[in-house]
Amino acid sequence: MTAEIDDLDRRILAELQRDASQSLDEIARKTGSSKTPVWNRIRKLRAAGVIRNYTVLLDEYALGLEACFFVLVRTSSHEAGWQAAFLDAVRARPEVMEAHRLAGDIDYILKVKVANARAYDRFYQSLIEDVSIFNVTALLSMEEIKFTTEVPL
Amino acid sequence: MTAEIDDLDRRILAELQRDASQSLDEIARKTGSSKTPVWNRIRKLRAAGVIRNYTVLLDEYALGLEACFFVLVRTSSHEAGWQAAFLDAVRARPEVMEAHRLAGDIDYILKVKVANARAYDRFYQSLIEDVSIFNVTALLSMEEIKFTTEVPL
DNA sequence: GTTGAAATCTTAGAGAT
DNA sequence: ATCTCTAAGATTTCAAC
Repeated sequence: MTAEIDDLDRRILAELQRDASQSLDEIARKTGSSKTPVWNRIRKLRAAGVIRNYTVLLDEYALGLEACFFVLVRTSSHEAGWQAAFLDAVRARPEVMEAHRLAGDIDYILKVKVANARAYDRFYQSLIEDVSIFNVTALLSMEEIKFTTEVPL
Repeated sequence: MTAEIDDLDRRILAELQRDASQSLDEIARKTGSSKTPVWNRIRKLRAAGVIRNYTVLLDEYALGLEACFFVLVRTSSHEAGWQAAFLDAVRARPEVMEAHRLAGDIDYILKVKVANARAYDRFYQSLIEDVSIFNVTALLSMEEIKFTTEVPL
C-alpha cells in the first residue's frame, strides 16, 4: 500500500504541509521544479490518497476551547457489539478530536477538546450513558508544548 | 483574547476546516454570503491568528509511518532547566507530533509517529540520552478510530 | 455588502527531452 | 514517461460605490 514516492514528491509534500496556501509557482521554485510537473504530481498524490485533504488549523483558545483532556479508557467488555457502540459514540461527538484503540492494559485513549472542566464533565456523563465503561482516567493538559500535523518526510 | 466572531465567521471557518481548497465563490454560496465579504473575513481571521495556517493532512501509512505511540512521562526533576531541556528535545524531534504538560501524577504526554517499533526504540533511547526521565510508559496504538483537526464551532 | 476589473493562479493540451 | 511551453479560463485581490 506504500505509494511510490520520489524525492520531488517528498519535497512537494513537505512544502504543502508547511503552507498549503502557496502558489504552484512558489512550490515549484522551492522544490527546484516547475509549475506543470508540480501540478501533475499534486494531482496524482491527491488521487492516490496520499494527500487526504486541505484544511486550516485554528486557534482553539481564540474560539473558546480552553480545555484539553486525554482520556484513558478501560473496558470490561470486549464484545464486538460494545466496541461498535463505543466507536459510534466517539465518532459522533465533535469534542473528540482523536481516538485510538491501544495494545495492553489501557484499551482506548481519547483526546477531547472542550470549553472548560464543566463541559468535560457533561461530555463524560453523556459518554458513560451511551456505553458502559469499566474505568476512566482523565489527564488534563496544562499546556500544549507542541502540536503539528506535519509528518516527517 | 477570545476574538469577536459572528455566525458568518463560524460558518466560513467550518467550511475552511472541512475543505480549505474550496474557492471563495463556493464558500460564499454555502455560507449564504458573497465573494468579497468572505474574502475580507478570511483575511481578518488570518491576521487575528484565528486561522493559524493552511495545510494538507497526509496518509501516514502511505508514507510508511505505521506506528503511533502515546508516551506517558514522569519526571523526577521539576526544575526550570530540566523543563527547558525537555521542551527543546521534544520540539526538535519531528517524530513528536504532539506534546502536553499535564496536571497530576503524569507530567507529560507525547504523541509519537514512527515507521515501526524499532524506530520508536531509537527515538526513546535518543530522548533519554538528552534528558533524564524518571518513568516512561508507552501506549501503542493498534488502530486510529478517529482523527480530526476540525474543532467544533 | 456589492460590483467590477486587473493581476494572478490553475488547468490542460501539444510538443520537446 | 515526464518535463517545458503556452494559453484559455477561473480565481483572487482590491478599489470604488
